[in-house]
Order: sequence, then structure tokens, then C-alpha cells
Amino acid sequence: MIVTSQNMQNKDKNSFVECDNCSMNAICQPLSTKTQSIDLSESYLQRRLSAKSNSVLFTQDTPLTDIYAVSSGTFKLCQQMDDSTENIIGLRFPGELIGEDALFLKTYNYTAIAMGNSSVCKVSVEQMNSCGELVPEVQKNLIALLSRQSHVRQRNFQAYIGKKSADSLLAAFLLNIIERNVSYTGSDNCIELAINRNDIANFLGLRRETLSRVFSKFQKEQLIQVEGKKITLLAQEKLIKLANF
Amino acid sequence: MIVTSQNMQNKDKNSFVECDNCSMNAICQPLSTKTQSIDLSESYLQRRLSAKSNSVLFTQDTPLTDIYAVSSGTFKLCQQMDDSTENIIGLRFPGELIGEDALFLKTYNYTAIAMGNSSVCKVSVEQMNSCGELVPEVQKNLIALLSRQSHVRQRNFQAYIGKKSADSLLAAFLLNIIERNVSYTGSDNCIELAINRNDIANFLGLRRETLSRVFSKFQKEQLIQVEGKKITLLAQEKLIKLANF
DNA sequence: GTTCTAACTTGATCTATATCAAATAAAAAT
DNA sequence: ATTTTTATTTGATATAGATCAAGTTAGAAC
Repeated sequence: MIVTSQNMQNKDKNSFVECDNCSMNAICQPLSTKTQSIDLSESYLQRRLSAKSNSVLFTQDTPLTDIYAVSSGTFKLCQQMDDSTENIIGLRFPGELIGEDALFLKTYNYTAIAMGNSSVCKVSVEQMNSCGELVPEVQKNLIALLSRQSHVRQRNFQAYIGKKSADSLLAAFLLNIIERNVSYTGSDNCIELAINRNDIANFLGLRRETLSRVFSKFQKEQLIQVEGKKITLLAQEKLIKLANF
Repeated sequence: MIVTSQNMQNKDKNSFVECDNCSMNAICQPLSTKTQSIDLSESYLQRRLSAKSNSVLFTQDTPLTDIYAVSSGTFKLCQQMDDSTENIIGLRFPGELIGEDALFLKTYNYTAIAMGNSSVCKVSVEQMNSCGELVPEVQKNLIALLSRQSHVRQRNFQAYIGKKSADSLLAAFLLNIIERNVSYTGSDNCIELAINRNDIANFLGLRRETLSRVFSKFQKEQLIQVEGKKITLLAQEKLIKLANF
């Protein structure tokens, strides 16, 4: 896919995921290479739409209309519980899909919210389905895409299932999100967090006080280095052991 | 798909998942209906292979060759950790896929073991890929299948992420596995467990003693009824609340 | 800059779960 | 049936994390 400066909306080119690393690539690519008509692709694909901080991409229990891929920034996936409590049940980083699990029930089952100014590519499900028949390569690539997603989800599940200690949960969290951002950030030991401690604690099922203590402990033990929102892993091997990663 | 008595290997017909409820149906169906040649379908699809108790379907870190769908029984998915400990990272019930998440990396990342005598349908990945080009309907249905799987995985993840209390973990576990077995057992409040307490505790990250105490408590509080391996939910609403399900 | 607010950290106490130990129950082997 | 093994339950104590409370730091608003 050719990236033009118009798509960039005055933002730094480097702050976006490269199309080569984007999970949506499997859908984008066949159309832009096979057919010359960019118009066709634009009809069901909108690239790099801006999503302001705290803006809602879609809401829990509304009908599925679009599938998204994160282009820049971070999104949190939340579920409203009966009693005014909100549970964070997932995070999505550049290159990852949001909402594709709604293809089955045709209804979003969580709310997706931008954490900090972000951007997404957006695919209309209805139009993709009709295009799918025209461009068989799209279908084939969609299969590859979904099986990749299946793998990511499995890995995600494995990272947290069966873990209860605060130490192993935080270690698993840090390793998991850094791994998922490697191709975007280019670093396998460092990340700039968009999510705050409160939300991490919520996601991991810990209290913010407990999480804070573990952060302090990890720093004291020289396992990580914290500079504001930036976290650097200093002893990856030890963290991997802690997390059974 | 036509079920013949030959496929049954002398087992009770009712102990198998109906093909209509099988996740593999999306792949089986187009071939058996579209083309008359059963031979073709049999070439890449083997139905209802018996898997004896404790037998291994495939092993962690070996190359992907086949994808399975559980036809009867239960399978546990395990990972060997560096230090002689085994972690159970998933369970699969009739109608569910095993190994499809390996399509991306082409390597199984866990070992699948039958818990009690079970059976599976088996699809050769290599042969499926070539057939996929011949029968486009297979491809289309594979997309539907994978997005269903994506949904199941998301629901699975949500069930356990952010939960730490033994009560909520066991409640979530019971609701989750009964939900996943409804179309097979026909019951939404009762299940015959193939998995023992030790393995449930392992999966949930609890100690067997703790799990045992919660089982006892749930019985005392009339939330569940336990008769050997059979568990009946007596107060589903309370369990749903406990689990934030 | 100063004030105000939200985010994060630290301390003290309480509670749920882990751990250690032993008993009982169920299943498998003889 | 009897022994042996494995699975499960129950009790006592120790410990990790929750809870309550207060203090500190960092941002945002002015």
C-alpha cells in the first residue's frame, strides 16, 4: 500500500505503524496491488482516521458495522458491569485488530476507547463481504489474518491464565505488551505506556496499591527502570522466569 | 454430512457431537454437499478417530500437520515449564477446534491430551489448503469458522482476566464450561466433568486445597450440587453475580 | 508562577489464600 | 476382597494481597 502525505493528517510519519506490520494489510494489500482502482479500496477501507483521547470507537451491545486496526496509539476494551464498575478486558496496540471477534454474533461485546490521541484504519464489514467475492485473494488473506489473530489471542490467554501472584501478573503484562509492540517500537525491552496504573490494576485484577508496591519492588530489585510513562526492562530473563512466559 | 454406522466404531451414537454442532462443519459441509465424491473429502478429513484416555493428540513445539475438532470427550492443553511443572492452559469440548491457532506459526505451542476416552475429527492442513482453492465455499466457511473461534476465545479470555478470588474463578469456570457444552449435553445447568480437581486448580491458578474448600462452600451454600463427577448448578444467578459473567 | 485536582506511593491492619500436615475417600492393582 | 495408590477433604498456621488511611508527586487549570 502506498502511503501518501495526505493520509498523515499532519502527524509524524514515524508515529504510525508501517502498513507492512499492520494486521489489516491482508485486506488492504490485495486490493491496492491487484486492481488499480484505489476508489474501490477506499470505498470499504478508510485509512488512518484520527481518534482523540478518550473517544469511543464503538460501544458494547451495538451492532457490528466495522472492524478496526490500530494505526497509532492505544485502545482499551471495557465492559460495563451491572454495578457501576467498569472492567478493562483488553488492550490493543498498533497493527492489531479491534472488533473482529464480533463477526460471529454481529454485535460488539465491549466498548473500545482511545487512550491518548490515536488513529485507526476502518473496514466496513458489509462492503468487505461483497468485495470478498470479487477479490478471492482478500478472502484467502482474511483466513491468514484470522489465524494470526487466533494465535495472538491464544498467547494472550496463556500469558494470564493460572496466574494469581501480583509479581507474575505484572511481569507477564510487561513482557506481553512489549512483545506486541516490538515491530512498532523497534524495541524489545522498552515501552512508553499510554495506560495508567489504575487501568493496569483493573485489567490484572489487582488493587492499585498492590500494583504500585510491585512496581516499587521491581525497581528496587533492578528488574525495571521507570521514567515517567517510559518503562525499560533491565533483567528480562528474571521477568520471564517470574511470569513463566 | 451423512453419518454412517461405520464411522461410529461401536460407540453410542449419542456420545458424539452432532455434525451440525461441530465447528468443523464449515469445512466438512461444502465438500459433502457440493461434490458427490466422498473420496475427496475423506482424503483430507478423517472422522471420529478414537483417542484413548491420556493419549497425546500432538506435542508442544512440533510442526503443525493437522487441525482437530473434538467429536466426543474432553482434551486438556498443557505446556511444560522449564522446571518439571506442567501448566494446563486450556480445555476443549465436543464441537471445538484444537490446534487452529498454530496455523500462523506452523508449530503447535502446547500438548493436547485426551481426558478419558475421546474422539476427534482430523483435517490435514496441507490438503485443506490445496482443496481450498478447488472449493471456494470451503474458504468462505473457514472464515466464518475462524471468526467464531475468535469470539469463543475472546469470551474465554474475558471469563478469567482480572479475576483473582477463588470464588469468582470457580464460578466463572463452571459457567464457562457448561455454556460451552450446552449444545452437546443439552443442559445449561449440569455437566459431567472429565477433569479432576487437581487439574482445575492448576488451570485456575489455585491450590487444590483452596479449590476443594470453595467446592465445599458452594455446596454448603446450595449454589451447586456434586454427585461424583456430575455437577449441577442450583443457583445460576448467584454464580453469575459471583463471576461477573 | 500558584492553586487545584488527579495519579501514585507508602504505612498499618485485616482477610483470603498458600502452605504444611494429616485424615478420609475413591480408584486401581493384586 | 484386600492392598496399594491416588484423589479429595479438613485443620492449623503463615503469608500475600486487600482494605483503610494518609501523604506525596505530577498535571491541569487558572
